[in-house]
Amino acid sequence: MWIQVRTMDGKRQVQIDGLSKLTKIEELRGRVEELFDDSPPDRQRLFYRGKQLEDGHTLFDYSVGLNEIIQLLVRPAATNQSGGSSVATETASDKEEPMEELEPSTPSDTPMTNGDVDSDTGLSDPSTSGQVEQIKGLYAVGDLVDARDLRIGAWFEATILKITQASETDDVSSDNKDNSQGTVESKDLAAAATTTDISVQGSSNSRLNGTSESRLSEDGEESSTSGGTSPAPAAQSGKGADKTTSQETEETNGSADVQATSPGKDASEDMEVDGLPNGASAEHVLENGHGSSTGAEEGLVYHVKFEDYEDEIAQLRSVDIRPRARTVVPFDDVQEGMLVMANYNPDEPKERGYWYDIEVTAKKSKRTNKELFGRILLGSRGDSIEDCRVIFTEEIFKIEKAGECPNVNINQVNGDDMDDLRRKKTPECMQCLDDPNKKCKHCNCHVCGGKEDPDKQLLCDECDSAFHMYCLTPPMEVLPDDDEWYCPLCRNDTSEIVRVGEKLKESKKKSKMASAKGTSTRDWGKGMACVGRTKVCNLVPPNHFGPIPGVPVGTMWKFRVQASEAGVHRPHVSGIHGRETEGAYSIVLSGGYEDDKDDGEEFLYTGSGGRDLSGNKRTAEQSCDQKLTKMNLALARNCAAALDTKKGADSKERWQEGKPVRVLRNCKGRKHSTYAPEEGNRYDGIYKIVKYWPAKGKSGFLVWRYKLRRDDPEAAPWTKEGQKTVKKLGLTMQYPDGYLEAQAAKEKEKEGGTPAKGKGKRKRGSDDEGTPQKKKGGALREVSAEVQKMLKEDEKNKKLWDEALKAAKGGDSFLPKVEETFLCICCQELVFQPVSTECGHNVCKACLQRSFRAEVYCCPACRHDLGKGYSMATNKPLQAILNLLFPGYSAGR
DNA sequence: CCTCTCCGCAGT
DNA sequence: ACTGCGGAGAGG
Repeated sequence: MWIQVRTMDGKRQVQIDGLSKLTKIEELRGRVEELFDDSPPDRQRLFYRGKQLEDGHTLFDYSVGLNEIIQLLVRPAATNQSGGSSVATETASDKEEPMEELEPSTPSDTPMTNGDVDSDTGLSDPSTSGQVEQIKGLYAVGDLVDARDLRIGAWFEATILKITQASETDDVSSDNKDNSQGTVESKDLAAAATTTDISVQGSSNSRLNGTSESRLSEDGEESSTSGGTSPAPAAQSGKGADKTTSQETEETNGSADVQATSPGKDASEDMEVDGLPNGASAEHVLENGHGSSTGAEEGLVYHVKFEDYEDEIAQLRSVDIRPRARTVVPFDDVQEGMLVMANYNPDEPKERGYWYDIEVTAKKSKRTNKELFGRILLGSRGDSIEDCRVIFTEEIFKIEKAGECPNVNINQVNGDDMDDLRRKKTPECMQCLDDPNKKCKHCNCHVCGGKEDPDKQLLCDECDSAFHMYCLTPPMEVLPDDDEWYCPLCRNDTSEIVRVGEKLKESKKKSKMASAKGTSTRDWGKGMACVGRTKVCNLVPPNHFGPIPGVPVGTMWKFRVQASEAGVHRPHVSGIHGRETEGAYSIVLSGGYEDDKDDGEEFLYTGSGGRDLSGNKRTAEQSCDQKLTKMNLALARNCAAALDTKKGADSKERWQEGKPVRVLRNCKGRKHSTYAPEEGNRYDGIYKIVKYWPAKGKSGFLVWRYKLRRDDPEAAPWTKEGQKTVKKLGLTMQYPDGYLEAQAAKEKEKEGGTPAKGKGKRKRGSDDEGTPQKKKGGALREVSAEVQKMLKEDEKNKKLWDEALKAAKGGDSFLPKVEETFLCICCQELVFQPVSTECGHNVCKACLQRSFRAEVYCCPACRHDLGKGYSMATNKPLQAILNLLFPGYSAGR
């Protein structure tokens, strides 16, 4: 086996050959030391998939596969050799650095982003933007209000943290990051907030399910000292320390690129506030507010904290704030034309949603249910949704007008009363609908379902499930010291290596394997028999009948696994690929059954089974009758004749109507067939099943035989014409990446460094190391006019398509480039039902939904905040293109 | 050179 | 959970 070792900066990459799966990490270090300057093993830090490789383990333990990349970081030589203390610092750095360095975007990677984010807050210089000490407006700091989330237009319960005077040039945005630093009020309130019950309800993301001061304290301090309350996924602006430096970056960076990289949401909201409000709600405030104060009001910026959102502070104008709703309007009192607040869910009108303003247009009252119809008003721009049906008619609220009712201040109420003041909202848990009396393993302890002792419920950092400390086996006595905690379920699957320096967690599957049981001393992993795939064919679904686009007849691969990667014949070992219910897609002729007759255009094939494979064998003598099931049945289904599992069937003159089978010939077939290739495996085209029947094999047991006949417009490789096309397309034996290099290194090793003059096992003397490798056949380099036209329709990805087209012109193949470009960062497959984000990334809708369900509302690729109410529209033009280029790739998703 | 032995991977 | 026309290394 060989792997690639690359320095962290990507400047140097070297292939290391001759490894096996059981190669120990310390052994690898030795090899690395030979190849990289000044890299003694004790200063090497090796990373693979976010894990630091530790001595004592094997490559297999870390699941390092063929030709995969391990990253190398060489620790600088210790400057002070004062024994004990230097050891201590080293271990400390070991603990923290690796994860930081492997963050997709480290602080040092993204100075631009940091600068932009900060400038987006609009308050470029906090000290001059006038903190309002005396309350001149309609609200005071600490007032409980309803505030509009500008992104979705609904009203949420919020608290005013701070009021500032907007300077003339200031834009008000509802950016999450309130960057104006350290005003007295905001600090006090932030502190107050974390100790009252209100904020706890909102902070479901903290480690503990309920009150969480003890464990939160570090984080809490961090965010309050930096004055910012950044959202949980911290990649963008992250740790408190970054914040202080970001000021500098902003200055040096200027604002040249703000437009291009700043989150689009903010831009649009700026506009919204700038272009003075003319919507219904604005009108409402203006008309009812005290004339004198509205003028002053306009200059005020309210910094509010939404109670439902964690750590999110919005800066709003007075039009988007009003006293907390408190008056329920009885359904009978509601009249047409009234403006009230009601609960509505635009996506699922039959479910509970958010609180919107609604202009009532009609009432319907039956004996059992009462309904309200009207227009939902979404905000100051005057957007609205017509003809909405409100079903929560018991909960219609009067819209409170500032100045006409007393404001409730946070300092006047205690925790218990707060609960009464809260409106019902969408249940957090759709399983139990937040019923406190119901046990729910979904939103509460995953073991017992109990909702008690929220402060003893640990949240898993992977799946977000909660676990009572005492429900764990074994019960946990004290809170874990780590920043992260994984529940038993996730720990098994995803983090076999829990922490640097910790023992590997035994994986169940691996521990069952023979090589791990210690009963065998056999080394393995040096060859291609058991390697995993390095790529998966996404061009067509696994159950695709017929040729694979871009793979011409005559294509050759050294190993079966490559044919699998190409999608031509997917199973590693099995000779037939098919499904019992559908038919067979491909077969390999490998000479395993000696009574198979091969005449090229026609051949006989034998089914599988009937062998005793006990003792972990892969082949054996025929020892019992074969049955027409599984792959044998699949192959029979390709035949254009009624299925007969007893006597077989014959398609006769209709043979061409059967389902196509891709046929590969393996060099091992040379024993009995002159049509088999000299080396490796060759794709010979499409065949059909003419007939199939049960027969007595040479062993005396019953086998199923199949007669196949070629039916492919492409010439067979053994014909003159076929050889011409092989030459024309420049089809040569394909080897796995790095294979030839590894072989050459092996030869060298054997001969002790002397140049290879012994003929050894040279096959076709001509092609050797001197000639550079020819470029692969370019069947997919050209992009048809039809496709090009479709590309134009995908406006959101114009830039990406331009790049892909450029690559195609530059000589690279188009399709692989497209595959790479539109790989979903979450599932690592071609994006399915793609959502094209405003930050220019493409993600599967399902993947994004999964992220939102985990309450992570940002772009998985760049962490750009999309907002809780982000509407995930499928990019239909893109979907159409991908469906065309990769027919049926979405099958089974 | 051949034959035997062995076991991970990917497919149903 | 079960299956299988791989491919390398050891032994003859």
